[in-house]
Amino acid sequence: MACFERDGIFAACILHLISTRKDIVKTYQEFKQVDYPHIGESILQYWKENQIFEKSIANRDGAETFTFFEGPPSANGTPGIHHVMARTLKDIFCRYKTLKGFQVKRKGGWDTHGLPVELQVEKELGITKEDIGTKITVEEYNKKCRETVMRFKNEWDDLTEKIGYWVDLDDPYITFDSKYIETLWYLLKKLYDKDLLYKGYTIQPYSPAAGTGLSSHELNQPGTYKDVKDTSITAQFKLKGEENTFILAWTTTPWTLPSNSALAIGENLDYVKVKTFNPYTHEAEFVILAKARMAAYLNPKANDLKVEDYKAGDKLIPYEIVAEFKGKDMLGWGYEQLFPIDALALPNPAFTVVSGDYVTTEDGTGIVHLAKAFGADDFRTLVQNNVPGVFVKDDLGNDIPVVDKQGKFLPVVGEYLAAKMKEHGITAHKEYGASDFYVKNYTEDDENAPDYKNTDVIISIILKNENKAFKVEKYEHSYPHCWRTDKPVLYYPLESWFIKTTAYKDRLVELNKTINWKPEATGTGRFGNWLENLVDWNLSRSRFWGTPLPIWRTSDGTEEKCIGSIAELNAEIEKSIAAGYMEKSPYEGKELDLHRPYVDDVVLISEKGEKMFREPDLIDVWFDSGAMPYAQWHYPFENEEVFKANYPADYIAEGVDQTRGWFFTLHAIAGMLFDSVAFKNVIANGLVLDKNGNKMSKRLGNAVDPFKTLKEYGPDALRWYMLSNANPWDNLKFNLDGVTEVQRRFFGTLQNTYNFFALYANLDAFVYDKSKAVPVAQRAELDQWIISKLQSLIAEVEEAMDNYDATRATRAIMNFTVDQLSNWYVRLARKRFWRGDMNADKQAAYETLYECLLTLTQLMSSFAPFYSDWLYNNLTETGAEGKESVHLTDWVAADQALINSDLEASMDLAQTISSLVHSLRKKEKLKVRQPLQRILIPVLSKKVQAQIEHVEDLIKTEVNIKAIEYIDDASGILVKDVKPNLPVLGKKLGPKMRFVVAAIKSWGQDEIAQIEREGKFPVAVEGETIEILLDEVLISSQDIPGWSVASDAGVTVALDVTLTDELKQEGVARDLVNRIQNLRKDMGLEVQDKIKIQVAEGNELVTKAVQSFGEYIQSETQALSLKLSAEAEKGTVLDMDDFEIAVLVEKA
RNA sequence: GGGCCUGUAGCUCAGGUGGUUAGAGCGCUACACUGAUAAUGUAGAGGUCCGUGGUUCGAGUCCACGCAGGCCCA
Repeated sequence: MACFERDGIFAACILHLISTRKDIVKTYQEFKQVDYPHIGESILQYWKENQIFEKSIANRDGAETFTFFEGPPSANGTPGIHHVMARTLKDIFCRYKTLKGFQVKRKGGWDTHGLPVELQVEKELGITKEDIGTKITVEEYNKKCRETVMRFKNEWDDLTEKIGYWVDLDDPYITFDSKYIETLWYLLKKLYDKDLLYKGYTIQPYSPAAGTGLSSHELNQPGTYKDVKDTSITAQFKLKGEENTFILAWTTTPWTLPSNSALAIGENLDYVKVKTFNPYTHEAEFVILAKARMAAYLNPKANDLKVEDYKAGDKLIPYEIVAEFKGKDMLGWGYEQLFPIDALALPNPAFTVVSGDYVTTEDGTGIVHLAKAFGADDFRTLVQNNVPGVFVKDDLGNDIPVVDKQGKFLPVVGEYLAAKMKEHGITAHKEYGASDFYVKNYTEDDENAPDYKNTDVIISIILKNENKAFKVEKYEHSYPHCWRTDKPVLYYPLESWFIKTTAYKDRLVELNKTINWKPEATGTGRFGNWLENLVDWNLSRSRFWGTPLPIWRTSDGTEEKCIGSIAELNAEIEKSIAAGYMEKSPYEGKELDLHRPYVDDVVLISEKGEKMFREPDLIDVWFDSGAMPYAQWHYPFENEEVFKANYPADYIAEGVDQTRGWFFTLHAIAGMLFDSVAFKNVIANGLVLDKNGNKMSKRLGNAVDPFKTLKEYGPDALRWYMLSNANPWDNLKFNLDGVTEVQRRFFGTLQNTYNFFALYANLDAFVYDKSKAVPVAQRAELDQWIISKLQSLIAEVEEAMDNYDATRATRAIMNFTVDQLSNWYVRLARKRFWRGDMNADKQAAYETLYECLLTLTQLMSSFAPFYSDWLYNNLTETGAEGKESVHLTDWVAADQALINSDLEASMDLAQTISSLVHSLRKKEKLKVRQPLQRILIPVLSKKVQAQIEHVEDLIKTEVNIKAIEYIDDASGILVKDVKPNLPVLGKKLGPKMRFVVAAIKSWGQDEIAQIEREGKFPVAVEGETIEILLDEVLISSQDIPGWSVASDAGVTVALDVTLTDELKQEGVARDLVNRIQNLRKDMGLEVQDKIKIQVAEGNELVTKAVQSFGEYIQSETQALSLKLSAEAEKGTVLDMDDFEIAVLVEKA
């Protein structure tokens, strides 16, 4: 069978191998090249066939649960590469916790409601919102939405599987499901019963011409914003308690001035009080405005003029600053109502100065006029400061603004304005009555009339006459218009349903402090600040496809009922039918569907016997997803036990853009209704950008296709790259070169290491058997060292993963594999594998390498689930202990007893020393093949010497030297160097540091000897003597006079470069071995093939080398014979760098 | 405009509590090794630690103010 060939690509055979593993020849499979994507596919198939995922959960029945919540994606678009990031991050901790013994149930889910789907459907059907209910029925429309929203479910499932994200895709929760909605209604009713669901106002864009509110999406239609010229007024608000002193505030909507109830300043902005004159009335006065805005209101040319010299009518108006202060000094100042209409009078703290974080000095006066009814900022600021707004009562006693829904002032203002027109003799194109003052929605007839004056202009004239306007001018700005009527939009209070989150603000803040956020700043900063500035959650959406608000109301709004379950709905319907308000249930003979339009057909009967109609709103889709902990189990109607065992979540992860979305709604619902957090640990991952740091977009064509990437690189390298490159909460500049690098550097190295193991293990017929393994304590130092390193690695990975730090874990694994295992352990241990017959040392080497590899498969299995399982299967198929999958194994904790830090320190020294000798050899142009007699190492303590002696053999082999000699103080040739130990000295000396440092640096050998002898050394600083103690300086060996030395990390090495004849001969012998090995390879010989060698006579050096080192040459080259002979001239002429020699090699 | 994040070598990133000459990998250059060989080792070049002030004997690290990029919210 092709699988058993040495060379070739084998991934294709894996499936077969695994399925027949019990019957195959006992051997470790060898692979020259690895097809990572194919490994992904075949292992995926293996998991499916053997139900590994299901087993990983079933195996943990009865174990402690680890709960994960899936934030539901929407399947109306295709998944992108950033979803690979998000889903990988979700997956790894669930896999890790499974290994650690937890049962981790993971239910998939789909977010199905909301605007994106609706817009997509509108686009596809070529309709607008207005057409729904006319050109197309709501029923048909919602049917289309339902189809569209799951359109790409298959692509999503496909990606989820291919990247190895283990989640239950067969039984997901779906937010449009009636059962799901029933739980939402249950939760809403709970809120309602706790008085946390109320109807209030929110300031929204409103088209008076169309009589309808506009969504932000409608406002973002092209052409909505137009440049228009409006009358702008800088009004004078008279400060209470001070004569002739006015706060200046600028507005482009003068019609909102009668509704003014506060002024906003920027706390850190600079303000001035200026003595000057009103340009219209010429009255002397003081005005207050931002210092940075003076030039816009006070002509700098008048700077030199004296205030006293001003005469009414002068063109240049002089001014003089009389006081300066910060915005925060103005907080709480009171002023008189601009339009003193009795019906609009307000109690304190109305008409005061408050703080607004949006106030700038870019335009206006640096002071912003606030009208609660007509601006979202205004509304929010006034609510936060408890300042009442200007409203009047309607017939039912509700507060309504002074502008009606046609965009016209109510008579209460109209009368006042009409009277003022008469008083000031203002004439216009027509006589204005109390009900004639439109504020935006002017009729065309009026606008085209000569001498037309609109309300803004009339207000301006009145204010000018009454010394209440400092500046009036036409101002061109961009203003939104209704896309349907082309008329300007008003910001206007519209009714909405709210969840009173503010009532639970303190508790939500408290609970948040118990959540482990990664990164922390997202929890304390972004999320924490958001909670601190919480406003009530606006739940209403005026759309069609979504969860209906389960509230029915009488027409006059005096009675209402909130429905909390399907059973309750049906019971109420029965009552209504009995009362004759409905003929029959809309659900009679039909499948239950709680969506519109069916639910709208339900008319209920109130306590008093009135008809009640459903409030037409849908709820915010974020409520849908925030309720998933309960609704995914149809709690409390079903699965109460499952819910309780899986709440709250131990872990969730989503993009940082979800902070105010899912993270918040989960937190709010849990805190308000269950007095609990919804999740204990959370990772908020960053964005995936293109390699240049730009946002990926399909339109720009820089989006990376996840399927294509998976096909090319396989899932493991992709996952590994995303986790190890940077912390997941930083933005990732996604670069395929990075994936290649991970594949080559980490997976390639690991694969090479495995191949090395497999090659020799098969030759030696080695099979790992734990019960017969050589005890670690009896293995070679090198083995003990790598086992020690391995235990440290396990501990580090465990600690990192327990702390939700995948980047640290992956990097640690990578460094161990590449630097320690491959580049040091295997390199130094190689000869043990290829020499001689099986013995205890050789077996220990195999066992050590095997144990490292096997442990690695488990450590990396969370991150690279496919490759690790593949490798695990390759390693374990010959042994009895292998489980079906690495994902079904139990975590093997680090064995502290095997950690040997002394040995690790020794090995660090060996690595440093070897590196130094290499560098010296290079400097002296002495290649490693040339043996050298000795190196000298100065040692400052017996301990260091002992540590090096421990690894002497390794060093000698690695750098090809015969001996290591140590030089200590007694040798008398050591030159030492001294440096101040800055962290220690700094604490003791403070400012005197620099004198002492200078003194220490000037020390010679005598001073160093003295402090070593006496443990202290006096230094004179500014007449004072300071004792420097031995542990306040760092002493190192610096040099050995007359030798070629190199130093690093406190270690110094000197190389003896003397070449004796014997060394030269040995060098030649090794050169010969090298050349003959190359010949063997050229001849295409297998490793185990034997040869016969003949070497030409005549070169004295070669002759001596063959005589002295013949045995060595023979054993290295698998030669049965080696002789000097003239025959050799028929063979190959070898280039020995300095000379040439002919050699004849034949297969034996 | 506000909140939060990021800025260190050509690229991707490390750099507890301030402390000696700021590191790694990749890439580049040169050399070496050669029974892991499409592997490996060594060395070299490469830095205004975003900027400006400040605190300190000493700042990549702490503080302030900026600049650039990003996310969310207005």
